[in-house]
Amino acid sequence: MTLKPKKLRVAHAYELFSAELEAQILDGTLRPGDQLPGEIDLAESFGVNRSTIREGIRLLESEGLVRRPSPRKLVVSLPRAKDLTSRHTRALRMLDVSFLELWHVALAIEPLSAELAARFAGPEALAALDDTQERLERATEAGQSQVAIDTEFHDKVATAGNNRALQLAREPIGFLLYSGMEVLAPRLPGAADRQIVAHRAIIAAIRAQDPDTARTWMRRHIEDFKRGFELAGLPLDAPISACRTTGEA
Amino acid sequence: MTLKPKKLRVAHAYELFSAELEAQILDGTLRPGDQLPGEIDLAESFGVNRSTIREGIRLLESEGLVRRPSPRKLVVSLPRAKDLTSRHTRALRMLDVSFLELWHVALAIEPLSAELAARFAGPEALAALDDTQERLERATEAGQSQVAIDTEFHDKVATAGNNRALQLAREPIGFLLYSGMEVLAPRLPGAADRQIVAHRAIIAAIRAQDPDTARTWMRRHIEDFKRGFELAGLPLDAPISACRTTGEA
DNA sequence: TATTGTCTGTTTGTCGGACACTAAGTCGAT
DNA sequence: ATCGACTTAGTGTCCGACAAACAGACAATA
Repeated sequence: MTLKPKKLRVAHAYELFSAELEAQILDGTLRPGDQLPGEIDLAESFGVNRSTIREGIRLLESEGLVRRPSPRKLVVSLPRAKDLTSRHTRALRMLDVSFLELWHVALAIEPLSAELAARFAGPEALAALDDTQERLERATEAGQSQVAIDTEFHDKVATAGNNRALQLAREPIGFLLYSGMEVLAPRLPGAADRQIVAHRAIIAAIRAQDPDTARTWMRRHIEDFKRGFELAGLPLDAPISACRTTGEA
Repeated sequence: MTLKPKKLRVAHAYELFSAELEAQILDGTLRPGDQLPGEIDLAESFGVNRSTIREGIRLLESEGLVRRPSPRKLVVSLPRAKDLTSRHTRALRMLDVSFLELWHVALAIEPLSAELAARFAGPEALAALDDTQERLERATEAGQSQVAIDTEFHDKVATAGNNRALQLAREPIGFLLYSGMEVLAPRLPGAADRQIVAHRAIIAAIRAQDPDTARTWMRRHIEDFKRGFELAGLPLDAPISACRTTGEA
């Protein structure tokens, strides 16, 4: 008979502790907002040393399942979008994902984002978009970098659509893809203006609650981005991180 | 003047350590595969206690930046897709994301996945798809649950497209969405057969390197899924996790 | 009375040291 | 050279300790 190699991991105490706590959070025994006992109490009730508890807490903390609002309080919490997406972004960068890979996904997802925004955006979301747009135009006039504001615009559009699955999925892709503006803008003078026109049209369509127009403009906007990259002679297949010389905050 | 509230976090030693190591990994000073010194050496070279180093290692480990291939070795590594997506999945579930939210994203992304598969799939990917399909049909005949295999099929299609950004973005959505089959199948007897037909057509289009057909079939397949949900009288707006009564492995 | 300063017990972050267990390398025997 | 027992080193866990910071109570001041 063939013996299938089963890699068995020894369960360490700190992993058991964090797994147990995670299970209790997932099945609802512990709810977001609940406060956990102090480390000494935890150590006692789980029958392990405080150091062990601490290592377990580090895991849960890193997964966003618990958080310290103040140094003395340890509460159960929902993972924050930013924690998830920043990890995701880092992974994509480390994997040397290419412009084209990101662009393909963006072309599929950003038009949906605009469409949903046109269907579901409330007044606050619209105001946020206006604000972003105004800052984008001012920054462009002043010759400042638009990358951060551009990224923010697309994030805000996604937020306006009220679809959290979409927001989580697109954030890292948008962040990395639009960071390509950093290298594109100096090489293609017209790009910034085209960007402003597109954003204006998208906001107008969202305000008019016109999903089709919003979707179409967003699609063109994304297609245009690739065209700009090609015109500027930038490589579509190269890792996106290779295009960037400056780090972000 | 208004005083903008700036929340200042005290930097803890274990965070500083993990941040420092992370920075060295990101800027290439440490490369995936590199082996790190032992905890005692690390503690010495960073001028902190071993316990502090351990807590920092827990963070990095949890983020997938370092790994222990054997209990004695600590190596720098690329974050694994599974770590990222499982977190993502858990977050979506905890957020009580609705069927409709997931479905919207799937409708945008799965056709792209099929299209890319038709353009870039190699022979191994096709073989993997065939294998999955065979197991799906056998499981259906035997009356077993198709959920896991259905999810696997869509994953394999995405894998075949060779786009890692796409794979990372869609995995959690697919996992949660297709888990809806669990409740759908018993209520809609024809669903399983329609699924098999669609999967067959998608595989055929991928094999024929016909992106348009692949995309169209996938689109229909996803649209069909929602129709099934409606026919079965299942709520589209309810949290997806509420539909599931059984836990998965 | 409301604000500010002081005090006190508690908890975290960090430290140093300790030990069992085991993976890895060393060395000798066949 | 291959196999085995032996030695070594490193992780996982525990213990005990302490400074710093916090939360809350309390007193002082306007």
